[in-house]
Amino acid sequence: MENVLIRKLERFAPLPIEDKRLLGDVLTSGRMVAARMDLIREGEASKDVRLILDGFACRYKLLNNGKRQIVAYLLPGDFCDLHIAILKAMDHNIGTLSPCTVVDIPRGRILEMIERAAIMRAFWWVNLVDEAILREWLLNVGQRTAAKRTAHLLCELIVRLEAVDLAHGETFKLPLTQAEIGDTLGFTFVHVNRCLQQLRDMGFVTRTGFNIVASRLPGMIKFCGFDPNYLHLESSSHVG
Amino acid sequence: MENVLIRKLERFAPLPIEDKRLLGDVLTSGRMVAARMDLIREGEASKDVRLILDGFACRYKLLNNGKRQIVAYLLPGDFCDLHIAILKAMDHNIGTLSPCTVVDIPRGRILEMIERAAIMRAFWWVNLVDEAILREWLLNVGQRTAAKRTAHLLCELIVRLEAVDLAHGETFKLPLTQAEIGDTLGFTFVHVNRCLQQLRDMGFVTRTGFNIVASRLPGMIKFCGFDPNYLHLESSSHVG
DNA sequence: CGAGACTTTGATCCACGTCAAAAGGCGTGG
DNA sequence: CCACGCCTTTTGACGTGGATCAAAGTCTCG
Repeated sequence: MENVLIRKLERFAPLPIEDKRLLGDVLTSGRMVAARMDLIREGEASKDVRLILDGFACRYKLLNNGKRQIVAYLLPGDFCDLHIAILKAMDHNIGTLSPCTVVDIPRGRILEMIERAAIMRAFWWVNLVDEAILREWLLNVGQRTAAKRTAHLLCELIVRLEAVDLAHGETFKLPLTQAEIGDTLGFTFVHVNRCLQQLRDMGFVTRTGFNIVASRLPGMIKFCGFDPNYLHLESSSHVG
Repeated sequence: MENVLIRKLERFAPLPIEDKRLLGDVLTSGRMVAARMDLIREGEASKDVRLILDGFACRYKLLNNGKRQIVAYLLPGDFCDLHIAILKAMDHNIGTLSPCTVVDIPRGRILEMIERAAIMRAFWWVNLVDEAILREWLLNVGQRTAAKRTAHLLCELIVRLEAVDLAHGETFKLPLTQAEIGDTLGFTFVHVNRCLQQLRDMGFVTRTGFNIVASRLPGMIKFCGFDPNYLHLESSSHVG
């Protein structure tokens, strides 16, 4: 009955046992999706709500000149499109970055779940955290210089990956190409490359393939002014 | 009993009469706040939830070097910090741009209100729309060129101001300095000035003081690729 | 071993920032 | 009603961070 979703929601507040049963039933085994596939496209109004069980996905928006902005990363336990319980059409796309395992939850089950007050509040909390991350990203892209911007993203990912047991100490897997990091930060991949070099020269990170080692994490945190408060992960950061 | 909040929430779905009564009671006359004052600061955990009755406010975040990013505009009917019903501490600041009328709603009243399913869903919807706007802003700042970025912001503001009866046709008041527009778009005020000139030269907007006239709005919309879908204002864009 | 995708490096360009100063508003007080 | 001071806008000259273009190097996987 314990699963990645329940574990996530209970970071906000403990759930009644019947609610946990409901949430437990909903996560079937899921289906495999290859890397770099779209799960949902802008304008669609899917009947199901998708949830990432395993792997790395993202929300992104496109300009008609082909430029792309990644506006969120989705990690295991994250909903792709809970919105459609409320909003009719997607205003952005969702695509996998690494191979993913995805569950499709019928809209009916979602509507059942949000009948229960505790689940509704937990879903709302999920939403508020997503929004807080977006605000920080906007600050990052709008105001921080290149190297700090890159460092800040890495700091956030380390913390979020740790929260889902995908980072151990200073080592973790980040299945992103430099082009994808660029689409996140508003840079070209060439410039991402130079920023990562700079961070390496400062002794903060080394990257071999998709493996990242962030030695001197405290140094990098200080360098870019990272403050994890906006992730609202501490159980102290919510009220019953 | 009709007020700016009810009108806003009913853009999502009609509310039961008792819910409207509840929402009607909550908006007292409000207090005046001068322009450029902070309503709440990052880290605070206020007991009240604030709502803008009249005027123009914003959410913003600061870097320790003093750089500022405005991450949202708050118009009449918008909550400043509904979050604190769920999250303990503010992760950003809220400040007025023009003189504002603000109501303080005790947290208890908010908790009462979210007991009611229809109100809870409406609040959630408000939240989802805020998030959708943030995504579009991130795309704007991350990927659009200067003139288009500026034009896109103006298009959004026209639509949003129209929705609260603060724009009439192509004319409206925008109580923002060019420095504030710069803090929104990630530019210096000097560059905002040049962008506005460019838009004027293209015949899209003229600005005298805080008054803006957007003649040839369709042209500007086409120029910057503005698509209002992300604002989820159409009643067609939600499901019951 | 070869092909395609990703990374790295270098040279050059340009959008936007920085700095500085002039020119308008606009409210206040004389 | 004018004069002063402050804030905002406008303009110009110049500097620079990051984009662009191009080519070489590396990795991966069939």
